[in-house]
Amino acid sequence: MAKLQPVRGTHDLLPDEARKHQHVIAAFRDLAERYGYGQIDTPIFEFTEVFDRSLGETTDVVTKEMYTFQDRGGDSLSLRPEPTAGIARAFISGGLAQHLPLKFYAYGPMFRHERPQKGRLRQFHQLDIEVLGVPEPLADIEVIALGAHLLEVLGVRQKVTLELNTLGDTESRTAYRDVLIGYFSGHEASLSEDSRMRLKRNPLRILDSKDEGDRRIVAGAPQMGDYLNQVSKDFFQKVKDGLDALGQAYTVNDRLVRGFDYYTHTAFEFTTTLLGAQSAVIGGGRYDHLIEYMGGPSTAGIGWGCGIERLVMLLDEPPAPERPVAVIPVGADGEAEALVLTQQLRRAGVKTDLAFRGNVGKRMKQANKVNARIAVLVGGDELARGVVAVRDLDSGEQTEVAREKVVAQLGGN
RNA sequence: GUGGCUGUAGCUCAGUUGGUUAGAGCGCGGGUUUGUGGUACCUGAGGUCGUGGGUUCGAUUCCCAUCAGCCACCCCA
Repeated sequence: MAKLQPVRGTHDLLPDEARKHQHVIAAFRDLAERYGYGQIDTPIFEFTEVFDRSLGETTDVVTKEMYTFQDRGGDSLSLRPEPTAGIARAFISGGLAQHLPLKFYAYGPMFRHERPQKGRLRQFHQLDIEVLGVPEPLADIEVIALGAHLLEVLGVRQKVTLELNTLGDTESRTAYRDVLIGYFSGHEASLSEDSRMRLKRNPLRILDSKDEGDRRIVAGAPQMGDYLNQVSKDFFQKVKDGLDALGQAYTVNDRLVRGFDYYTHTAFEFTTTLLGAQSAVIGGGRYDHLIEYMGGPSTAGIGWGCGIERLVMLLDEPPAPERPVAVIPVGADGEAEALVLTQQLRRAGVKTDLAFRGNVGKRMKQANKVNARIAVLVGGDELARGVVAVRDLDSGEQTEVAREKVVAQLGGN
């Protein structure tokens, strides 16, 4: 530690930035509660196995992006790279299956050892929504609607588009996957190095390759739509119908895929073109086999995650903080009385600032700096007469108010 | 993890074709006004020119490494 600098890819949230984060979180909490979701808060670290099993041992996130360490007892633990695995684990270990259906919301820091870029940090924050035990498409629709609603409330809805796809059920998906492997294997020599790797690990991912050569091959690839069975088609149709009924616009993007086998049916992302390569603001999907895959009872699930930092970057200025009243002592006797008045105002619910030092001029400047709306000058001959000076800092208008009436008068504002 | 661009005061940036004391604006401190702010004027503080090493009589300037940010890939939130 040659220099006192933050660890790469981490960031201090100073008050201005923290305020934006809290603005997002407050909106999220409010909406989630309104939709009937309850907060769940799981630990930021788990046994490494929890993530290995849920995300798959061959995925990038698990193989090279996790912060994994041995604790003093010799257990392998990992900082959570995403929220769903921990919630699924809590569901299983807490025996929550008897309370289905469950609707959860969560938020907090996540950790991935990636190369940082704008909108991509090593410690970042996510909002998360999960619905467990609801195999019906109505849950998909609700969860997407909640995401759209959040974006709308935050005033960024127009900066983002909804992309939608289906991966089908296990049968459809397996069939398609086999066909795809067959097709791409026939073109293996022409595929990019990355995609040859994907062919082994995650063939669906080749579909959204950005490599030009890959794209030519992908253009001739079999379509997911042709391999969906009736159940899968019906499910997707119901999701689309529901979104249509809500007037929720979307684009079907058949390149939008998910990596793991437990994913089924709906996959969606709210994307933007304003954040460079980091286009996904909200990403989610249905994971009907995750809980089972992790060793729990077969339980349907759907949810999404949303990057707070990315959302904040799309945000216009959030509402300014409330402007305080500045109490300004005049003289030594004024200071004692100013302290008392300050606390009285605070107890009455008035945001109040009392500068710690300086003469009247200094503290008036300080009042300006904290953007006070009113200055109350306490002390001197006014105090002897039982009054204080109340000055409107915008208009410069100053009046005298009886000391015992100040709190009532300012409390009304 | 791969390739590339960048790194000078708290912030935004100028500058040094290698050579004595590195500049501006904003911000910050003090003052004009020891009982009245926001404007104006005066004034002050603040930089081992990201860090380490090399070349050189001499490096902030050239070279290498390293750290960090950014861009693309990758991955995704």
